[in-house]
Amino acid sequence: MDDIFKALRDPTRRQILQLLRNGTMTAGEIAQEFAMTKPSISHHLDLLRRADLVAVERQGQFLHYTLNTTVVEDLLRWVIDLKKTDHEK
Amino acid sequence: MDDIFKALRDPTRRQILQLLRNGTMTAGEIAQEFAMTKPSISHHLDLLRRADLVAVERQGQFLHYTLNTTVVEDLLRWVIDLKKTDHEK
DNA sequence: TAGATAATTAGACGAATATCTAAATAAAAA
DNA sequence: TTTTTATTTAGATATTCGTCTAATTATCTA
Repeated sequence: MDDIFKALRDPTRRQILQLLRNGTMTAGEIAQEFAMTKPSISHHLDLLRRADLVAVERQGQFLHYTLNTTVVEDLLRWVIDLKKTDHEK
Repeated sequence: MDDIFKALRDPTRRQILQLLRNGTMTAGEIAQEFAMTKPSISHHLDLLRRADLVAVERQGQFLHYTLNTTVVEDLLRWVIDLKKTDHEK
């Protein structure tokens, strides 16, 4: 859970996740959406990958990034759990 | 949203929120649960308050902290939204 | 009013973080 | 095989962050 919240701390990374809702994007396509260098975006993608929030697959020279909805659901459960008392659990 | 994720980045703060699921606690009661000085806990409570994740009310010498479920629901919506494509929105 | 209790604020310090430029790696194209 | 394109890795730097001790504020009680 810690890696997930670490990844979500940064606004750029949250925006990347939102971009990926509509499907896979290459690192370059993602970078194009931000006023930031490619190495910086690459670093953000690395943190998202470490948190398993995105999956990456190489296709030729391109690295395709995809949102990992399984982990989003883990997060969803964590938040829902926050609304439950211990008694309810 | 940024203040919320900033607040949730730290494991101690996430634990404080989980403690507060079962009801209001004073700063002292919260601090007792952690192997950390009171000023440190006070600082964490301040960040949670700034994110509006907790509400605070003074009763005499004591400051009572409560989980703000409204903001938890804002967070919940954010996460749910992450599973939707732009088309679905 | 003086002392005790609850909690915060102030200031310091080391560790973590976000960003950049320059260099390296991987694959495609010429 | 040389060059180009896509992307990451390395290293540097300024800023943010978590924690501590010491001092301060607020309230209660003797």
